Amino acid sequence: MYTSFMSIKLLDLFKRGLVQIVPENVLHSLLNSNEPLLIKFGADPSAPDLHFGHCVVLKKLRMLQDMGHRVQFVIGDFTARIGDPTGKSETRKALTEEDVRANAASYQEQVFKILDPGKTDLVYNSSWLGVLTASEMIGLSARYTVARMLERDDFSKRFKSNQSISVHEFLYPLLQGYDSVVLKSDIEMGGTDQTFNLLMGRHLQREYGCDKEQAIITVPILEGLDGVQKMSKSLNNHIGIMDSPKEMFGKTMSLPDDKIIRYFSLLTDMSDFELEDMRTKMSSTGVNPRDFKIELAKCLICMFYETSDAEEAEEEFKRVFAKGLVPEDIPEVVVTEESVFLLGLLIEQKLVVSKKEGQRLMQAGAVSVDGEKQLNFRYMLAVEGEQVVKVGKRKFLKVVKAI
RNA sequence: GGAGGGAUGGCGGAGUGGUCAAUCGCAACAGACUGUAACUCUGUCCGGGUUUCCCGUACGUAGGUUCGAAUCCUACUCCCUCCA
Repeated sequence: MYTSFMSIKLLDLFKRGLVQIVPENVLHSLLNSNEPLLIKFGADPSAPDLHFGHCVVLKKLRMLQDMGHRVQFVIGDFTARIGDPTGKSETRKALTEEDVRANAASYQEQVFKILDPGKTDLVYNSSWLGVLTASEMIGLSARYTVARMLERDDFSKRFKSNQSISVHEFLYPLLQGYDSVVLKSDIEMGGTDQTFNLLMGRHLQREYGCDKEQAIITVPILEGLDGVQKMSKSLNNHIGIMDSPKEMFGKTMSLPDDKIIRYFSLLTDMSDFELEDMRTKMSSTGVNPRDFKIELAKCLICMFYETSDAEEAEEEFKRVFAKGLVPEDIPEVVVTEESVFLLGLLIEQKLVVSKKEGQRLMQAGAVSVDGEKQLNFRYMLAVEGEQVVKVGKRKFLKVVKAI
């Protein structure tokens, strides 16, 4: 493989933000390997919606592909039956084969928005783990000790705090590591929460006498929109990659200011120089961080949509929130009656969950018709022409009188 | 195998016979402010209703005692600790 100026630049970008590289010199071989390296990346098909938190590592993988390497994308359909105990104390519910297949299909669709399909080998770990015999499994478990297993951060925490750890949970890292033995991976990438599992792959490759041990590269875990906890769907602080441009824009705008640079740094190709410039401007001069956030929002949208979509989202955002106008396309309901019980309509149209909730919102002044707050929850709406009902900050409904 | 402790609303965690739809903190939602930010302040945070009040359901599950149970009893399920 030849080394060009471009690929050196790419390598610089790739290195940005990486947390740990074992061994250090693997970066050198990325540019100087004679044949493509095999980069393993595993995904648990239990949560089929990818978000920008996943993009951090996916972007890095894409860069490696652009340098000429291959990605082994492992769908952990077998290991999903155990559920990675990482950071969790509850057992996950078992997935049916059907779930796994459906999730995996949707995974592929999403993942290939970033990865190059031509340089990706998609594999299912059930194809080799599913046929392991009991004695092979015992052989595998004999390669590691309980004491060392308990070194794993979350195991040790749970152990110390008297939370239960099932024996089968020990199998998760072992099996994930065994994947690397089967796949003969050169490098495995993952978030920092995967460090233990990644090192396990390295350890097992040595144990099984492979002629090489995989390098491991970890990327940071991206904080979610609250700016503190990791981005995750269950914490509802995520921006999904399947979200519409408008949603992406709005969600990005709610990001705390001090995470702007971090997002740029981990999710975009903006140069270090530009990042530094931005940092300076935000801290010293009177540049409003909001403007950088707008730019960030557009960058993120452009990863998955056209520039024009990003611009539209910006327009819409300014329209609705900066100027307090009504969004362009909002749900519409046609009413034939002269007057209608507003709260009932809101429930029917699913803008509120229950009457109680609706009452509370109305009493709190969160519901307005054509800009006029309606505090009485028994309010009967006199239907005429087109009226816009607003619930909270972002729920709208257009009520249209049938002619 | 033996002994003991525990299970409460999205989470943490009070409450140990009536005044408990259940203190408080976090999260969430709404209002004011604003840059849909942060901070701050205020309010809300099971459902239904004839809505300053009434009703239903809810404190692991199923029964029981009682005028009355989250609180007492029995069985069951799950979790934890100690001993072996």
